[in-house]
Amino acid sequence: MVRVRFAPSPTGYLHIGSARTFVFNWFFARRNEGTVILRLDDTDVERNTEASVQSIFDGLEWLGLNWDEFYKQSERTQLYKDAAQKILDKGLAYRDFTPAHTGESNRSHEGGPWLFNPGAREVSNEESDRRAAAGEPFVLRFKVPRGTGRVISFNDAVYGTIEKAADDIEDFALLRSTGVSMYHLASCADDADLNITHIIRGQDHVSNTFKHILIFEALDAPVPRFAHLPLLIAPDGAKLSKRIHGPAVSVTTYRDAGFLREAYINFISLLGWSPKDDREQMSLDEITQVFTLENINKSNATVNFSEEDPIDPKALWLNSQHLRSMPVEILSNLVRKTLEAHGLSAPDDEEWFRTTVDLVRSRYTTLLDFPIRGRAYFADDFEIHPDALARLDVPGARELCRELSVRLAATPEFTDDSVEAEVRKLCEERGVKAGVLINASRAALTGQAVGPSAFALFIAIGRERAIQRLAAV
RNA sequence: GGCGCUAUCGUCUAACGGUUAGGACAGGGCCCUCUCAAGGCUCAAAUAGGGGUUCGAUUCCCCUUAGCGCUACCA
Repeated sequence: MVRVRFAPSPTGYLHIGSARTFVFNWFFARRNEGTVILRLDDTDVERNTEASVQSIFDGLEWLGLNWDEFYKQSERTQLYKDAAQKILDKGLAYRDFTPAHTGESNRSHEGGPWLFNPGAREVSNEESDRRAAAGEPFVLRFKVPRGTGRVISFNDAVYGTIEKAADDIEDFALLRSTGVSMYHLASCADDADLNITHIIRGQDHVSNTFKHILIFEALDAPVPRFAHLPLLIAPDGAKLSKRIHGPAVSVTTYRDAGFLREAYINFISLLGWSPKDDREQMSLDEITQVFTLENINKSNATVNFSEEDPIDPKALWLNSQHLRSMPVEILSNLVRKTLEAHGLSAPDDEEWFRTTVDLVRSRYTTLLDFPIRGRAYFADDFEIHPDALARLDVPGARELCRELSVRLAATPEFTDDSVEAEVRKLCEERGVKAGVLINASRAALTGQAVGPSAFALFIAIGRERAIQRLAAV
């Protein structure tokens, strides 16, 4: 039975790296009919914010991938205290009474890494108990085995065997002097308690894994299988950060840019994973069917974005692919919501709406294109794009439009064939190329210089509106 | 500094030790065409460097270089 967890800490919004970790956990669990657990790792009271919790849920809600169980570490503190006590009782941890942040002077040897505070390991149990009872503050540290030649190793599902000498691991903290659990302890105690079978997380945790194995062993808990994901980095090669890279790393930026959730998930799935064939556009089901940990890459992946454009071009392309291939009923509902969010009322005629959405979608890339570039289909107040204006400014074009308006008004027949016949006939009479009128009428009807085939467009705009708009040039 | 991980076109990536090193995005060109997309065709673009092992290395090993991660009473 597969059980995985996604464990964000609420210290910022949901960013693309976290989202990908969640998505990979989800695909793996769904592929193996397992359980997805969402756990808020909120042990750092100082840095956690309610706004952050909200923004993480906002992001997850948009992704629309469900989870089966939910926990908050702040509500499980007793579990961590018990775990800490157990480790202390087994003699695998010790109280360190050294004041916090006393820096370099505590290095065990010159030039080397900090491993433990001098003398702290040697305090006798009796003295330790006495000082603790007297209320002296301490941090509880794991007593990493030293001088034993022990090498800790694990078989990562992505990276294969990774090893590290126990002698190179510092005596990491389990409990703060406030008694609150540190990340390592809380995370492992939870993973053990929740019977997590696979820990799928960012590669920035590989070095922590050795510590975690030590904790699982101390807790007499089975060590889960690990799969570390290559990191997502910025074009400048740096780790993605809110402070440096701004909103480009936030999931909601893509949502607000009019992305389809399927396209976004598709995009981040392809960052560090591939189906190993040449498929790019894939549905959630297709990815679920072929997703394996073994197909995850080892090297970091760059998310492409710039100051001017916070969206990766490939993500945009994938979005346009999904936009044109998804069922039109589903798309029109999304378009309806988008229109409403832009102050446009959704049309009552559902059939007309779907046909129109279907007509224009192949040249749009995001949902935002519907209320913006496609405004003229859904409202009567729209701007004429400068390029469209140029089409109308072609000598004679406006007069042709007005004449076409008169002729269309003179006959009740209004089909793409009848309109086309009328247009071609008029142009022939005047000895101008049909393109002149076609382009000008597209500009008059939609305010855009570009768009669908002109005659389909007449039908989409409708007889009355077409006559009015042509007359008004 | 120490420890760990990684290295194929600009980017995302494919290639049982044997391929003209493939696909996609972005870029150039052509076709189609009432415009723009889409679609089709096409051009340019990569195995970090050096040693091995092998009949033969993108692929296995070592070194160098570069990048990233960890090295907190953050997660």
